[in-house]
Amino acid sequence: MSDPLVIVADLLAPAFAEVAGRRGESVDPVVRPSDRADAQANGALALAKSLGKSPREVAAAVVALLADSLAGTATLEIAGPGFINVTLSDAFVAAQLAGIAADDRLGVTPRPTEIVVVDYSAPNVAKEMHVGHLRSTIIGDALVRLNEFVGHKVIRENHIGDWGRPFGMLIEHLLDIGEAEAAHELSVGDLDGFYKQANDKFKYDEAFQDRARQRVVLLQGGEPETLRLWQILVAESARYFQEVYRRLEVRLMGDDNMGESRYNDLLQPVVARLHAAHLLVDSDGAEVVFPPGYTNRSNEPLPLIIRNSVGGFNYATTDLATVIDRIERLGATRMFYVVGAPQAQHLHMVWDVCRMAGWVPDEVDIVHVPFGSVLGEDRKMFRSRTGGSVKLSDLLDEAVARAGAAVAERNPELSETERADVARMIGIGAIKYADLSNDRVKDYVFNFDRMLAFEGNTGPYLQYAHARICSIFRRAEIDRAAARTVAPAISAPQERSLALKLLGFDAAMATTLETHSPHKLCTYLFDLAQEFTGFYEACPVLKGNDLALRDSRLALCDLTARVLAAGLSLLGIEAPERM
RNA sequence: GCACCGGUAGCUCAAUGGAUAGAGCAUUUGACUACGGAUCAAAAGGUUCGGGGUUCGAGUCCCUGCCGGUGCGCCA
Repeated sequence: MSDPLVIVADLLAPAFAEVAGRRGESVDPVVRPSDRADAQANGALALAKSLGKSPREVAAAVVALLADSLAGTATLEIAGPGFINVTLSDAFVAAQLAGIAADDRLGVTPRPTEIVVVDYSAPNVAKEMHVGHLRSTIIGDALVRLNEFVGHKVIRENHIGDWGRPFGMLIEHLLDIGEAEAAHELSVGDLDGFYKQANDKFKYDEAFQDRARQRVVLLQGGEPETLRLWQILVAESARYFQEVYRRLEVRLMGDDNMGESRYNDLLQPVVARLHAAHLLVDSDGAEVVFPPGYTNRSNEPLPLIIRNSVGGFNYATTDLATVIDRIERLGATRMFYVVGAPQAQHLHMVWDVCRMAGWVPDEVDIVHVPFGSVLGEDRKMFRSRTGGSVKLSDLLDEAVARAGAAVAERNPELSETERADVARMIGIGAIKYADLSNDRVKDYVFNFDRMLAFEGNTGPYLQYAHARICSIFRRAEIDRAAARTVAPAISAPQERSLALKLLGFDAAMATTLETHSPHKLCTYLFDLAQEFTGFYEACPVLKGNDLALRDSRLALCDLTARVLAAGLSLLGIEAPERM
């Protein structure tokens, strides 16, 4: 609870209740950021009408009640139509700052622990990972880190596409080219080639089609040899995905894989439970549920298909099973589906059916976290020159290569290994930050030059701000931990605004979590970095003779670096100490 | 036809119903024997897609129109 706005709201709330004639209750003082003070309370305007007074009268009454008790903490001033401008005292700001500096969590309020499932990434076996997976993977990973940081138990689930009709043709293609060759292609990441060959044969070769169809039947029937071949496809693909995750530095590990096939045993029970709940309806030979509120093109009720007309399960059935599994086995009270926006209707239908069947307790929150598309310079879906999807690993390669060239030019002193390391952090960080810093639901244009720029709201700029602070301590040979023991004082306006910004970390986290929007944290970190450079220009740290002032400013530097590094880490981005 | 998501400075994007809509990039002007100039200070740049409505107050909420994107029965 270090946020200045929250502090001010707490200070003012009792007086507002008193003036409203509702002593003991809570009346929202409507505290907002202000250009003219540390905060402004707008509550008087809202209250005036019901009290039959002018807003300024109400504001005056509030201020009168608080004048004494806030002496030394904050000054209040009535302005405009009835705003109360609040300015915190330097001593108070410094005291709050000392509080978060001594806190490992940097002032972020811990939440009551919940079990949170984050469903993200979800690549398909034997298919390349492309930019669509990039968004799900990066946003999902940030949500994992953010929720863990505030105290939740987070369960990562990677809903890999490892089951269904395509596996007939994939297994037959595997047999055609031989197990060893297939394993090789998949593990080195030539998934597109493998899938395309299989798909081409399926399109043009009728005999192959027949084999593929029979193979699907064998697979679903659990025939051992077919399962063994299927397992090769899954294992080799998973190995490749894991390599991409390692490079991306996301938290997903092999044991987070919860592919579609893992729910096979739950599909029959899902049908039975829907039947018992009297929700299953026959429609054109298929078993379906009609959740209210959805219509098709002809304005007729739209069903969720549980079982198709030949008795096969559908992806909706699997999705129902995952909800049950997450609630009943994992005990989740919160579930985030980091899945593209086009799936919105499908997901909501699935959840509606779960609620109709009574599987979702009231306290369980299921949230779709949709995201916009990655676009090319032509503002159409991002594609390679040949029109195919762009391999994620190729994008990572290019970002790291470009970052390496930039580092070599700007800081030739770094050793080769150090440069490679820094290039990796900058390149990967730039891609992640470019993705996360845009409003999640909006499309964005993928542009290497912009994301790798060292100016503006970019990953490299934030990393630079952090590295610059680290270099202060390195050059002066001062221990960061020692600097941390000093309580920073406020003597210059730039110190003050930096301090207030640092206190805002908690609020930035809160709004980021509430809206599942990492870009809000990005905006905060960028503002913080700008505040810091402003401070650093105006306030000499090492140059002066005043040792107390130096130590105070070093403490500010240290705290800034900690918040920057922590914030970047929550986004899944590393902060190098030199670059 | 229905539904969902977007539309804010030249460009890329912010803005929990609050005062004069903010940043960055690009442009222009300053600050360099530089605690890392990979920087900072400043200027200029706006009919928040149009039209209604609610409200003391609307970029934000409601209705409506336009433009763009996406999705709508047995694929996942």
